[in-house]
Parts: sequence; structure tokens; C-alpha cells
Amino acid sequence: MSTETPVDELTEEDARTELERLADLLAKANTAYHQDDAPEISDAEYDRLKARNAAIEARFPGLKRADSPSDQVGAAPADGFAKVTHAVRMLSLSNVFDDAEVTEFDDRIRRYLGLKADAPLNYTAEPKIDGLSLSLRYEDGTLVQAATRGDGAVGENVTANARTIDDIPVTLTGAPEVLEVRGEVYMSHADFEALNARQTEKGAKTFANPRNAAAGSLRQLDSSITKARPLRFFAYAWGEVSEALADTQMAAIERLAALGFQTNPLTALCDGPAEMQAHYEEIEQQRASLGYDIDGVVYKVNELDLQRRLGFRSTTPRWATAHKFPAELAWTTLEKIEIQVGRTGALSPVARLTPVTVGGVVVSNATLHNEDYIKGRDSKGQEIRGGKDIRVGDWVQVYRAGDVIPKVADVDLSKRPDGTKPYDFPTVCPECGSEAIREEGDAVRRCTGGLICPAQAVEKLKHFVSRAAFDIEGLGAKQVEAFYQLGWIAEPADIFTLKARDKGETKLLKPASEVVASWTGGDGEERAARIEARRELLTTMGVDPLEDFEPALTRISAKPLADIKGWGEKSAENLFQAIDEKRDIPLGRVLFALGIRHVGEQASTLIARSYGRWDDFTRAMDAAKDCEGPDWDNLLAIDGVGEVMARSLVTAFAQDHERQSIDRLTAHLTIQEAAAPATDGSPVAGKTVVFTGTLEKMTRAEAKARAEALGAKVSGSVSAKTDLLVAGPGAGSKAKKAAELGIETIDEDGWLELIGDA
DNA sequence: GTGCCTCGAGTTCC
DNA sequence: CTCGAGGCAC
Repeated sequence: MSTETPVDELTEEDARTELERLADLLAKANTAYHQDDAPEISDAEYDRLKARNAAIEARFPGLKRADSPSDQVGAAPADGFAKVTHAVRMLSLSNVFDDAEVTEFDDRIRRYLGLKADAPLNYTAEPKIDGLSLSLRYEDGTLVQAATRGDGAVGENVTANARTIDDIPVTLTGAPEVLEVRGEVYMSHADFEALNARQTEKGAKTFANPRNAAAGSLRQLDSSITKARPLRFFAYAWGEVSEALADTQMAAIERLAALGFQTNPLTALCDGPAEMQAHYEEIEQQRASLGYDIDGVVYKVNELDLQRRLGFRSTTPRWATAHKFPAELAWTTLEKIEIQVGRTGALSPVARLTPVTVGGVVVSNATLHNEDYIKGRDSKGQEIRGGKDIRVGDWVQVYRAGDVIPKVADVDLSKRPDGTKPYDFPTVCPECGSEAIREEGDAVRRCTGGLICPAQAVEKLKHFVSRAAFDIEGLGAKQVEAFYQLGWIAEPADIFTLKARDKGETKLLKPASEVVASWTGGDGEERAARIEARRELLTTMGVDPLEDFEPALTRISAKPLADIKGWGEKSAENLFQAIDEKRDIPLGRVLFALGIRHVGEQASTLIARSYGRWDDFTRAMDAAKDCEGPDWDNLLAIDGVGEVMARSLVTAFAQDHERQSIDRLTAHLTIQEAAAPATDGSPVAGKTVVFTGTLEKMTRAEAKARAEALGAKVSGSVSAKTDLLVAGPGAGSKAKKAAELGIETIDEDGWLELIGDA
């Protein structure tokens, strides 16, 4: 291994070979360790190989493999599916619900592309199959991998199961060298009924609907079970392809059909919103007789060139949308209203309902949004549902938004029983007794307890270990909750001392369980009394809640993890290893994990890229704490960061208790420096570009998106920081200012040539 | 100041 | 998945 070339000196070709070698080595090491329980290389060597892999990927992002070891937290557990990183993300679709929104969709696309209202623009329209999406990867015409959607970026490898589905060809003739076919796995009504009949016969549990049956069948670990289940597949899209399938969506679908895939016969070409709407109605009429479930119609811009120009928003393509059928409605009794407390302290009312079937699923909980929704007002004080307030005991209408999230939609006043009272929304946190207040213009009421509120503390911890944050294998929401209740972890830093405490390497000081139990234990009257007492303490006696909280900071585990039910020595060991793996972590993830209000995943990435290093970042936060000065201005200058977010950030770092908690955490971490995305060979990476005047070959939005994809920052006004001005005809003051400042100015063609799109 | 467009936060059930 | 609101362009 001593002959390894330093990462900096690798050529692209070397890197490719090296990544392949590392993927292979690490996969073998994983199998040996996890499945055979016989490690072949030392942990240190394993970590070194993994780090080298990551370093090469960072330098050559384009070479990152679909099976990259950096995306795999250990190998597939022997009892699950391996993770697969999609070469091209599997996205979801935006939705429209009526005629007017179909027209809006068309308008938006025309505006983005700069097309006049009468310019021709075609769309495909096809039924939206209610199943689960699957990505099939063919190399040299052979099915090599089938992966579920997962979160869109990483799915599960279900290749063995996909091979048993008749509609999925195992080999293709005349296909591109690399072809990822995407489509929907589903089960027909007839097959679903028959399967449930067989299940009943066997005394096995039946499925609630065809979708669940299909999902359950595809995720069988034993593919012989999948083989016995009559799954089907419609192809409707593609991921990575080594050569273009066609010029249009329609022709691409026809090509997939020619390759041997089933494509939906109701796929049609429409010349605009009117035809789209007509086809939607046609499909809606046939819905009941199709023999399989559909939940709407999907529209896609037909020209693939236009699709490419339109591109993507963060989770959906701009060039497609789903026109959903109206949601199924059901009526039931509202038995109770409960209040949940979220990470930011938001009090959310949840309706407990007499269970009712809505769209094939039994619903017993539904969201009531917020205080005003219950009162029958929206956030602007406008009446909703005719201003009807919702009361416990009411007969309410429920639907599943997007066929997923249950919501209370309406209330039938004629069925209101006698003696109901308007719901009294709590002004005190039901979890910790702190005051719950509503800020001016805010729709939500929030608990002011901060970390002394057990609900907020737990939710913050859950957020900390969530997928986009620390993503610690084996430490999910459930474990965090349990560990919190046990008093083992009360803040993120505690996660990283678990191992030492578990091994008795640090001394037991005071079990936080005592402190925590005093907040969370008990129920009914006892709990109510305790909360009341606590509220008294906090509000009238002027006790500093943080002093009250202090003893919890000396929390420690009272007994080894292995003594707890369900935690063997091996699982404890695995957990500690998973935690150790995350001590080395990218800056953006740390920022997001802190759960600072208004600072989400995207913002964290942008901020991390802007500051690069943790120390530089905290120094800037300190210097900007009074919301003024150059560091404050720099913060606001970050694209996507406004005053609200900036204030939230600096306040979090300026508050003693919060800062101390953060410092305790970072003492356990090696925070990786963040770099701007390596836009290999991009001539405009890191440059600030301003567009002015009339652009003739692309719209402003398009130009901005394209420039940003190439690593440029697009600004609206010319300043000393501007690197390049792209001026079309009619450019005025900006061009003049650029000339004064001596900033390079080019025209639209010059720009296209520069970025290689001429 | 107004009107997009995104992101952030909260949500259920399997 | 949806709603509300932050950020930014017009």
C-alpha cells in the first residue's frame, strides 16, 4: 500500500481505476466484517481506505461510482437490502388539482422558456400508476441492478426480486451501453384480490390495498416469494443513459416499448392545456375499468431539449407535473384534540379520530394545522370552512392530502352534539409548563421552554441524528427517545461520550434520569399538577430555567448499554462504531444538525461553502453578534441568507447556554472543511456574474440556473465584486457601471461560447 | 410593495 | 405531502 499515489497527483484515469479498486476492497472488507464476522483488515486500515476514497471523490466528483463506498454505512446487514446511490436522482413530481392549475403549469413553462402564448408546445399525458417506482440499470443490455426510489438519492437494491417480474426483461437487444429504465411496479386488482384470498386461506395477514401489496412483495428478502407474487411494471422514464434515447418524450417511450418494456397504452400527446384537460377526463372515465390503481395523470413537456432547458427545482422537475384525482373523503367523529410539541417548540394540534377508512387506509389521527385552523380562520384572519370552529365531539370530514397525510377538512354543524365547547388552545406548553406564545403575524404558537422542554430537547436530538444531519446508523428516533428517557443523552454532545461512559471510563456524576423523570414522568392529574407547579416556578418565582436545567448537564449512563433489553454487546459495539464514524463530518452537516431555526439543509450547505472552516465560521458569528459590521454584511451577502436567518444564526451562537452546548459537541468532532462544488473545468466557477439587457436565446431564469449549475454566483447588480457582465441589447446603467469599474463585459453569444453551449 | 419561488417545519401510516 | 414564510426579482 505504500506505493499509493498521493491523491493530488492522480490523473483522472488513475483516479477512475483507484476508485474501482477501493470500492472492491472496501466491499470485501465489509462482507468479511459484517457477514462473516471475520475482519480481514484492521479498522485503521479500513478507515484509511475509506478516507482515501472520499478524498479522490472530492477531487473528481464526476467519477463517483454508483456503488461508492462513501454512501455505504457498512455493508448491507445480512437481514436487509444494500443501499444504492442513483446515478441520476429519482425525483418526485409537483401537483396540480384543477383546470386552472394545468393552465398555470403551461404558463409557467412558457414564461421560463420565453415562449409566446401561441408558440407550439406539446406535452405527453399518461396515467399516474399508484405503485412504487423502480430504477432498472442495464449495462451492455443486461439487467445489472434494480433499485427502489428510497429518498430519491439512495434507494435499496432489489435486483434479485426485480428479475422475477415478467414485465422486466433481463436482457435487451439494441439498447445503449448504459441504460437506466424507470417505471412503476404495481399489482392489478384481480391479482390483488387473488393474493388476499390466498393469504386468508393460509391464515396470513392480508394487504390493505394493491399498492401496499406491491411494496410488500417487492421488498421480500426471499425472492422466491416475490416470484410467486404477480407484480407488473410500466416503464415511463429513464435515468442515466450512455446515448440519447430519442428527441422527444413520446419517442423515448416508444423506444422503451420497442426494447421490450410495457408502456402505458393511455399515453397521449397533447398540444396544450385544453387537450391535457380533455385527456385527463378521458382517463378519469376509464379509471374504474383499467384493472389497476391510478391516482392521476402525469404531464411532461414532450421536447427533451426543452426538458433539459427547464431543468429541476430542488426536488421536482420543472417540465413535469401530476394532475391528481380529487382525494377520497370520509366522515368520522373527532374524539380528542392533542397537542404535539415540535423541535422549534411549535404546538401542533392533532385530531384523534374514531378510526375510519380513507382511500384504503384506516386513519385515526389527522392534523389540525394550527390554532387558527381550529377556529375556522386562516393566518390572515380570513374565514375558512365558513368560519366554523372545530370542537371535540364534532362530525368531521377527513381526506388524505396527496393521498398520504390525513387532514381534517370540514365539520358538519348539523351533527354537533349538545354541550360542546369551543376548543381552548393551550397558552402553556403541555410538556414543560413554560409559556407558549404567538409572535406577531405567526401562525404557530411556540413553547418558550427551549431545551428545558423535554419535547423540544428530544425533537432536537432526533433532528440531530436524522439522515441529512449526523445520520448515525443504529441511532434513530426511537433509540434517541429511549436514551433521553433513560437520562443518557440530553444534548448532542452526550452521544459522543456514550461509549466512554458505557465502558466506565468516566465517573458517574449524577444520573440525569432523575432530572428528566421529574419533567416527563407520571400522567393524568399527577402530571397536570406537576406541570402547573413547574409553570409556577418558572413564571412567578423568577427561577432561571437554565439553572434548573444545569444538573442535567452532568448526566451519565447509570448502567452499561448491554444490560438493557435488546442491546447485546455486539449491537452496542456496532453503535459505538457508527458514532465514531461520524466524528469526522462535513461542516454543512454540523450546521444543519444544530437545528437552528430557519437554517435548513440547503441554507447549511450554502453557509458552509461560504465560510469553509468551522473556526472561520464561528469567528464570523461572534463578530456579527450585534447584527452589524462587515461580518454581518458578509453573512447577509450569502445567496439565500436574509435578515431573519442571519439573526437566528448569530443569536444561537451568542446565547451562552446554546453556545456552550455547541462547544461541548464540537470538542468531539473533526469538522471537514467545505469547498465550493468542484465544477470541473467550468470557466465560471466561483465567479460572480450579472446578466443585463435583453437575452435572446434564453430567459433570465434559465441563464441564472445554468450559470449557478456551473458554480457561478448570479447577482442582480454590478459592484466591485462582479467578475463578469453579460450584456444583451438595451443594456443601460449596468453596462456603464461595469465599464467604469473595468469589469469584463461580453454579449450573450460570448457567454454561450464561454460555457460551451454555443 | 407585490408576487413568485423555494425552503423549512411539521405531519401520518406502512 | 402541504402550508407558511423567507428571500429575492420585478
